[in-house]
Amino acid sequence: MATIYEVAKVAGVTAATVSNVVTGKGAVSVGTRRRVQAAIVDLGYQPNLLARALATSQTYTLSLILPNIANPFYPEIALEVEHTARQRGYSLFLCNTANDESIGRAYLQQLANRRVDGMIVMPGGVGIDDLAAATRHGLPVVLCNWEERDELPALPMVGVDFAHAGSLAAAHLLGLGHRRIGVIADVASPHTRHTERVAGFAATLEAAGIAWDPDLLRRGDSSIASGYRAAQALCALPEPPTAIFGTNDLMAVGALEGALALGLGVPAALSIVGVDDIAISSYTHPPLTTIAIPKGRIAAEATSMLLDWIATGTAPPFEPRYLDSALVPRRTTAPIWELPPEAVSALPEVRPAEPHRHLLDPPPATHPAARILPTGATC
Amino acid sequence: MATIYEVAKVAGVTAATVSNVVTGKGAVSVGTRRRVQAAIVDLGYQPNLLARALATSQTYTLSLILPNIANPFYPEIALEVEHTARQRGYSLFLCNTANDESIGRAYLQQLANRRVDGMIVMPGGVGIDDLAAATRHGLPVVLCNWEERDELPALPMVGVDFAHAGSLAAAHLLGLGHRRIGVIADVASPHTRHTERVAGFAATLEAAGIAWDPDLLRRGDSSIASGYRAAQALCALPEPPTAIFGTNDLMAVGALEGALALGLGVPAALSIVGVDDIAISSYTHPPLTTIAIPKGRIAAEATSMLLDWIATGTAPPFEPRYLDSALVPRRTTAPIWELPPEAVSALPEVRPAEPHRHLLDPPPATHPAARILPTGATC
DNA sequence: TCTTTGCCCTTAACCGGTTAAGCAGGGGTG
DNA sequence: CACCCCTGCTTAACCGGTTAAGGGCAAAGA
Repeated sequence: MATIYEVAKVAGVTAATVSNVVTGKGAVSVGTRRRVQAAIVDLGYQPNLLARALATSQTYTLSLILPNIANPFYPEIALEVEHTARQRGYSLFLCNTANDESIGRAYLQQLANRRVDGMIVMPGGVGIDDLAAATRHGLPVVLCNWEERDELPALPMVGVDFAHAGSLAAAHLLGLGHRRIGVIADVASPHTRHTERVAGFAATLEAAGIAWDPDLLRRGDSSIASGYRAAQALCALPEPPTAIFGTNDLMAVGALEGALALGLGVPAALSIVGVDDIAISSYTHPPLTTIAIPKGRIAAEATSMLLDWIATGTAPPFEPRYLDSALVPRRTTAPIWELPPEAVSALPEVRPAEPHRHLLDPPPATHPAARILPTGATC
Repeated sequence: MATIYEVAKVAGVTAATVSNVVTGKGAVSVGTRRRVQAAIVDLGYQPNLLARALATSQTYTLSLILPNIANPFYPEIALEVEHTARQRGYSLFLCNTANDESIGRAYLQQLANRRVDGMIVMPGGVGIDDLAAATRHGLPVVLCNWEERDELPALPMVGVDFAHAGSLAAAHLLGLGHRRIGVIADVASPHTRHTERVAGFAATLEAAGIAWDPDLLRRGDSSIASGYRAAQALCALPEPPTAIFGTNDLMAVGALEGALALGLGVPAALSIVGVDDIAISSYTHPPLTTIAIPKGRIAAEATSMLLDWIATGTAPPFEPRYLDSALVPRRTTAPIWELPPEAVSALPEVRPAEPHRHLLDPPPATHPAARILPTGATC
């Protein structure tokens, strides 16, 4: 590997001049420039980026911290972060915390010591205090998809209004006439709590006059297996729900499998809604109705924001930047009047939920229709 | 950020002594060591890894080059590479080539300039010549899952014997009595050609006395959409196949969707086998029979091999290291005698394929049984 | 002809570590 | 008492770049 000094010697100049040619900064005469460039080509010189980074304290390096790249939600994020970073000349460290805060802490430390120019941090495995410590010296950090904004240090955030996402799920199920709805939520992990999704969901239910039964909330850990178990527990209840809201697609897919394993038809006997719209969800049977999170756009936006921060040196506004989530109606949800009548008869009446009508999936007309049943529909 | 010089001043020694304390190398008296350690704690000193790397020419940095992290085959690989690397103190650059050789070339160059200690390179987006150039100066590189060994530079390789994987698929379908088998293979991309899978598949067929009809080979690009189209084309043939071998799961899933969209029952009217065993495959309907690639073990093995190479300075043997692939029988394959008789009557006889019996999925008894049909079985 | 100006290049310090070599001084040995 | 060795620290060079300041020289102006 040729160094800048060897190039300088061959070109008959000093290293400083070569540096000026390479970086295009100082004034260099055309003749000298040509000789230097010839020497660079001859020797196959490539600047040592470590040395340059040490001198300039710019590494052109970013890091993406996430809990689990094998969780199908994240690869799409990683793809877009890498793509945006690469286009602007940055390389990307992939940091997988495995939901372990000690790993997250070690990474935060290590990345600071490696002098990354900035970080994208997703919840799960990164402690709030560690984040605050890492960020204290002004290192640019953009959060991505964090749900609990209250306790966070003042940092920019790009994501989705998860309360709204939960609300969309509730409105969809309400529109189909469901009133007794189970929820499988990841409220176990300390920093991936799906609290807003549940809150938005419950608020929409309550706005429709449905007193939400906390007994219908089951805890999951974002995995298929936990959704499977939770769904079977819900279905074994004396008064089982007619629909289940899983706060992510993996748990919703697990719920689907769990219900099918019990011999329950989906959506004939049970409707299921997830959140995320990961790839698997299109290929389950039936395909999963879900609230789509614009993963790629979130990632691109967060990365651009981070790179702009680095380039300009001025932090972006700290108000969260929300991109839209949207209902993707597929085939795991169906109107309640297609349920067997005996499953429906005991349900309370739904009050028309005016404030939430705009959330409804087309056609909105299904919502009023929900009050007309039961007409003794078949499955 | 405190430097080693500030620590030295506080402790009343020189930077060299601090370095000795931190790295644990030179001889330092207990008293001095204690004072230095106290100063380190006081100042919150952390070594600048760029400076250390520049001085030692060891970056403790690896890179993983792959075509597309959003393809569900890769995240599991990335997870394990990251995990193995992290456990041994290495950070990981994620490099996504998007199957674009110019991007691959730029990454190879950039990573060399960043002085990564080693690379794991997966096929797709990395040109053979570029790889040879990057590797000429002795940079440790371990290949992962490359299929065309012939043209490769002399480098260690960890993966699967894809010819054997193709053979497993063929043996499974033969054992179920299939004789007219379509193949959807990615032979389009310059460096992800699934040539060995097809070769192993065809060889096993021919060993069973089945002259393989090249008209039954359709080209895909490893995507679901291409599998969908190819399957529909195959099923529209005057003499459609009774089974399809997709050389990866995404195309097999696409084939499944394509067949179902045509109203063909799977496996009632068409059996389908894939390769990879990605997560989606368990959740299709019916779940996909496939040849499982031990992705995690391959990744861990490749990374360990790379790290050992780096640590010892001696390259591992260049013979490919193969881990076992295995048939995962699920529900997209069924015996041919369950097909409608008219679909079966025109098929040629299968010669018992002794040399391949060991490849068969249990029970091996199904293979001889294939000659007993047709018995007029129902679907 | 002398001074000024401006261009182009060099000098030298710096980024923050590592490391081989050198040296001071105490203790042991002959 | 002289010599040697060993321990423990310092010195100084080095890794490979960047960059502010300085200086030589030719052209322009007085």
